Amino acid sequence: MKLSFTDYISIKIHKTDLNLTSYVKEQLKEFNLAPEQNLIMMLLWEKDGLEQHQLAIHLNKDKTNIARMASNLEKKGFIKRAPVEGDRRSLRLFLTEEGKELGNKVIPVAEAFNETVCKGISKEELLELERLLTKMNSNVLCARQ
Amino acid sequence: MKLSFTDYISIKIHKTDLNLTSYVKEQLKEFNLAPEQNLIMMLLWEKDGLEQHQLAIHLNKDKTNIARMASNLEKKGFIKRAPVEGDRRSLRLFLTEEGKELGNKVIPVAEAFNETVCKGISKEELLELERLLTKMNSNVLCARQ
DNA sequence: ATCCAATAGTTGCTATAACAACCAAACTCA
DNA sequence: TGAGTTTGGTTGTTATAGCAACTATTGGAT
Repeated sequence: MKLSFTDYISIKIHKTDLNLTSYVKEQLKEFNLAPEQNLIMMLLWEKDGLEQHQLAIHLNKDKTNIARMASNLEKKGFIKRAPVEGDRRSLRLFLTEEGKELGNKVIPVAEAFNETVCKGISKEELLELERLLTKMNSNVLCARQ
Repeated sequence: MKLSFTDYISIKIHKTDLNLTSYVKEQLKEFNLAPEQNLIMMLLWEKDGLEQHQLAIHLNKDKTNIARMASNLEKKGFIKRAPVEGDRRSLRLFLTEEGKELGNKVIPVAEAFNETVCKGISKEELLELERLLTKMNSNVLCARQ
């Protein structure tokens, strides 16, 4: 077959992801929020009081990452962790007042970012892009059983 | 606007990238090669003797990462670093015999991986995907000036 | 009731990723 | 030619990312 470096679609996806993430990082810097920490906050702004393992599922991430990011967010004062009544293993994440206020400032920035990324791309094209990404994900999932 | 978490295209791209990278990592484990180390090797298998700063440009990565990954690849015995004649600042990366042999084993795995990812996706769809990713990249580039 | 498995979280380790600060070499230009 | 800038690389720090191994708790099965 002899593919060249530039032929691998996964490499293009990877580069795009790095590029977008780097821009997000820049945009969020003034809020003392890292990109992945922001993903946790986005979920909490939608639904407060999620448990760590629920976040791990939503974000497709290892529970160790969630634990450490949650710990960092707690240190920054944006969330509080509280044990779940009825299951002493679980921890629930709650927004602090500061965390709630942060949402009012960050969400508009996130939406503006999404606008920027999608500039000049139609709704149909966006759906097609999502469809292809989903297809690739399921292809890999399949191959791994 | 009120976007939901699942509406952000950047998050979908990010998740896809993580998923693909995680599969690559699994596939490369037996060769003692991490995914990003493999990208450097792929470039060297195409063109031996590249300099570190050239790799940084090809991979859109900070030079610090390249330096550390190159150092790791050297420790593993896959490459040797040699100063460039005529410019004592630069380092050139050369494949060792072991590194060259590794290519014969890894390249087929990489191509099979690409096949898996693109299964059921037509050439036209792939081109469209690339076009949209490129568009998003230039959108962000534009916004950052 | 008790053993066993599954679940939730943490700690330790390795590998990206980028920024800041730094050194040395090379270049520029007045 | 000599000062200031640019370039190539390294080290230190912070933030992901996932695996292995561990503790504690819960649930299940006999």
